[in-house]
Amino acid sequence: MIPTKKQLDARLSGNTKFCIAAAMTTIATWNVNSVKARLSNVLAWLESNPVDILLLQELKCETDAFPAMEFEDRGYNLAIHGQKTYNGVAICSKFPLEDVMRGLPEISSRLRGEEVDAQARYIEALVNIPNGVLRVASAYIPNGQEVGSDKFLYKLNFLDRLYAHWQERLAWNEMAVLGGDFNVAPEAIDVHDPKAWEGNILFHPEERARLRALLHLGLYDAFRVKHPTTQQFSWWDYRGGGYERGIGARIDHLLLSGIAVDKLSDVAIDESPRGQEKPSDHAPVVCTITL
DNA sequence: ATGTCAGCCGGAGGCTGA
Repeated sequence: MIPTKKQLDARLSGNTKFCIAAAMTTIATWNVNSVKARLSNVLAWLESNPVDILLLQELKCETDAFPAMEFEDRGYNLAIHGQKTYNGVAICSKFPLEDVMRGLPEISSRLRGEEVDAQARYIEALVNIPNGVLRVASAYIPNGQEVGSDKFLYKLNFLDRLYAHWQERLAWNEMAVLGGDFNVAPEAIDVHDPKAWEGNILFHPEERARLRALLHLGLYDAFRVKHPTTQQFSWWDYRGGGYERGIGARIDHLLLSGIAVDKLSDVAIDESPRGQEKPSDHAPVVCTITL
């Protein structure tokens, strides 16, 4: 049984107390839909939620245009993979980052480790957290636009590449978190109206099969592990007043390796930023790992 | 299916992607 912080504080003092407190690592994922348009929202959220690691998606800016100073001033080290106008992913970490990898390998060129994809949708790094090492990735899976379109095939191919890559990564038996906007709701409970959504993008059988395949490799959907029967969404369409009408889906996920999920103490989707002025259409998902 | 939003080009509003 993991002792509560109060119990630890009662037992410990001085520097030891600090070390134990620091062994909690909080990780969040958030599709911000333009880091520049959302800067004040994100900084305000970090003010009250000073997470250790923040995985961002949909930066919508080039790497050099990322507002790095605002994050560095708040103690974050940055690994950014941006591009003009579209996509873009980043890892913000209060702990040092190493071995940054930008982009997923193409399946056809895996042996050479070549990166051909022009879309900035994946970044991975090793984080030196207190008392250990954690691999994290920020992924922005393609939306797919319409079933049967080229973009839908690209989405399925991207999920296949993610599978192939994590099949290799999980063989390393690391503590790892693959977070991001997957643009896939895993189960019927994860959409507001499964009958209406069945067969559409975000809830198509082929996408869901690929997400399940990822889980079958040995990744665990942190939210569902801690909240087996809760319906809560992480995204609501701007169109049609989706948030006000409760029409949404849970498509943003923190997938944890077995070693990480064994240390998982808490997971929550924070809806509050979605109800504020000029929000992202996504809400952040946050988890806490205790070492 | 769509009651919205962001960025681009270019200098207004239509287009793309979500």
